[in-house]
Amino acid sequence: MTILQGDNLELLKTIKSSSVDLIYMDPPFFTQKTQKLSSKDNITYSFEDTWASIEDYKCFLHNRLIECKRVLKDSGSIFVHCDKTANHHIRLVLDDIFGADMFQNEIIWNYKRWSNSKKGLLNNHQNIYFYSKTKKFKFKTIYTEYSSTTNLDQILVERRRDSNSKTTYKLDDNGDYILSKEKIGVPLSDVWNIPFLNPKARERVGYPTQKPILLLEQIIRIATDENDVVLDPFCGSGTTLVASKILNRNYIGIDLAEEAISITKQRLETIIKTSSNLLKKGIAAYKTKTEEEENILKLLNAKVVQRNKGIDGFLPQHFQDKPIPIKIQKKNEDLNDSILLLQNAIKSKNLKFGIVIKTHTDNLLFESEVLSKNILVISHFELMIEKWLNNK
Amino acid sequence: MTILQGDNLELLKTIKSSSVDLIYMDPPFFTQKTQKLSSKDNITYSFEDTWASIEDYKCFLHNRLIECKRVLKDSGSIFVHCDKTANHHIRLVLDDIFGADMFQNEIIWNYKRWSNSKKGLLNNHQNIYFYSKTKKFKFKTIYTEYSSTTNLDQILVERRRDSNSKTTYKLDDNGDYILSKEKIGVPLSDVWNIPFLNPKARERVGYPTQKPILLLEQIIRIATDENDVVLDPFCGSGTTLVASKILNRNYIGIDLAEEAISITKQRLETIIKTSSNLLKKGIAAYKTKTEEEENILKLLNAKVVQRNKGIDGFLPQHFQDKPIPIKIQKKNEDLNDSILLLQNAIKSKNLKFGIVIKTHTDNLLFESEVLSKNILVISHFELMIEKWLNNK
DNA sequence: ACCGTCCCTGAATCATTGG
DNA sequence: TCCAATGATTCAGGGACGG
Repeated sequence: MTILQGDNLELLKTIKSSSVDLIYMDPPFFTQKTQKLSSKDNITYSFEDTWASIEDYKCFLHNRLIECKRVLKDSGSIFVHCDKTANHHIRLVLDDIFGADMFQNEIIWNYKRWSNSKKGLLNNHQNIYFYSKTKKFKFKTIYTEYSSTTNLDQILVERRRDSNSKTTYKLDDNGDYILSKEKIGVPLSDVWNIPFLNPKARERVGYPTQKPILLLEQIIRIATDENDVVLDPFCGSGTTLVASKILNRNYIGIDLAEEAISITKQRLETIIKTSSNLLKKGIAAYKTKTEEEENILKLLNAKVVQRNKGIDGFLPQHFQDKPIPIKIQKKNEDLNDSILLLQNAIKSKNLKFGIVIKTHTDNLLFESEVLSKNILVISHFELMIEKWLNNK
Repeated sequence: MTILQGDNLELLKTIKSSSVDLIYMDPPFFTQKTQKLSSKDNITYSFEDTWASIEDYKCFLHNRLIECKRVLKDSGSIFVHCDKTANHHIRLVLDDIFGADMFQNEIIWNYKRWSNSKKGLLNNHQNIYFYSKTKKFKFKTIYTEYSSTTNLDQILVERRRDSNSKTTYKLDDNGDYILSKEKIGVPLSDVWNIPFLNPKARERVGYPTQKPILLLEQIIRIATDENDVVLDPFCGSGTTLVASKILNRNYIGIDLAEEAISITKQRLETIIKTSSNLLKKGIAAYKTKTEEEENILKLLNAKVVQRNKGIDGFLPQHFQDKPIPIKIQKKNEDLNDSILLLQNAIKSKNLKFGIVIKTHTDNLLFESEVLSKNILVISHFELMIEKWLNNK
């Protein structure tokens, strides 16, 4: 919502105390080099990351972090991104300001990247330190899939330990197993495998040290709710703000460089995301097709059609020399609407048959009335299961 | 070759200067707790990890690291194992003694482990700091396999940069690609995925904080040649020495605790190294679902179950306090077989209902005979479409 | 009598090996 | 292939203690 240009120390002072839910901070890494990168348009952006001493650098951070703490709500938290060069010094400053007992996690961002053949191991990670302002910080656990080595069916049964801490299965009065409560998945780990931005990806706008949106999305998801306020005092090319916008959070961005501000504003206007295959998984959130619809089409091996009201995809094979269109019932559509939309599309495209996937029941009494011979209505698996279970 | 019991500060002083090639050090992590673990035979080994202050702890390390540096050869290096609790303090001490410019890598040991109910992210990594004594340290690059997303062209075809510094593939006079010399692989990354020593592993000797042999082997491989000298001043249950012995390196181990020394000696006599399926075949070998099956499970929002013949997944919600298993008909299975397998699983797990997804028609005449009230058979979309179209 | 803090115990967790 | 077992870490709850 707000993008400010200038020294973040001064500008942070203008922000109200206890007003921010999440700060993501990606300060210079103390590389002692000038960071630069040229974009496709041959415009070169750069910033200075050279310091008189590490003390100088720590002081620089210290002053800003004090303001950061002030503007955070009591339920707020801060994520500070650094790399191996100075992560230990940065963490000392954080311990100093937020307190060692407010340290929550060291997040390892792990990526694969080809790099020059230096002696030693390839540097394939960066560190993100997660501190909260108080013990009562906001945290939304993300649950992930179980490892494929886990025997989930085993875990389904309740167990207890006897006095020797031996495990036995719990049995009911009939001697049958007692099943455990619903499983929700494994809480997210502190090591995140997120691909480094492919240099060719469209997402890249030509600003040094740009971070992938997925990384920021994940941070925002675990630390905020919708409409919360996200602050990035070194916003650079604005990835944090873009991710905030995508996830419906409010945002404040600050950067010293005029170019940074203008890139950020541009990006926010036309949100671009890389379509790199590696990243696809997590970006379902703002594609035209919802993930659910995509799954249905994938299951049918269908060719996906974007931006068509009547047709979502086509079956892979023609039938009687005509393609067969698929229409998925949308959330706000009655089945009749869906069928009509498909019928219209069939007529205008001069097709023969079509398929509608019914995804929810609506209240119409005479659903079958509009059914026509050239359209097959198939219920989503979930609907069939629901119907069956309701009779049990 | 040598195992010494006593205070490592005193014992380090008895070791000749510039005589050691590699030091692996796994000091207490500053957890401020007593580390203990009771083994199968109810023998409990433990050590104290409580300190008056962080300064105390740093001083303790400082004194020992000074001796460590002295005993290292000029070509030698040190690997210091720690975790998130005090890694920043430890690195400061290391910077202080070895010099910040002798810092080579921060190794992240990443593992999966049983989870818990922590607020925040699961801690699934530990840090190992790699410093060398001089710039001329010994380093043997390990090459790993290319990741599956790597474009093979990049590996096999020679490239060059044209005048605009664009990369193009080199072509011979006939316009064919010139294949490059055999590539040897990707140099080892600084993030290591090595399984955590499982509670059930035979390799476990009942000593707390025991590290997997594999982890030590990797360190020893990159930093030493055969017959070099490896020193572990906090050798605990002796994993470092075992790995050294396996790899034909000479070793010196020191520990304060008498039990540690005796376990170590025992382990060195009969070396037990876990060689599980996971280590042999990799995690991918456990992922046995086809893409089609995964799509079906995803469409149902199901929890995936690997390694079970009768059950492929569970619906996300319980019904009447029982989970509902899903079985997908396999290529070579009749529908009856699938139903029977699921029925057996339902019986043995004391479940109520189940769902079978029929993926192909088989030639059985009386499919319906085995249908039972507690199982819902749903046809795959494709089957329904096929059937419908065949009547057209 | 009441509160907050500290410590101890108990329950819950799941990735993995072993039988 | 299937079934059984295990533990580092976490939180919750209860009891002890001191103010």
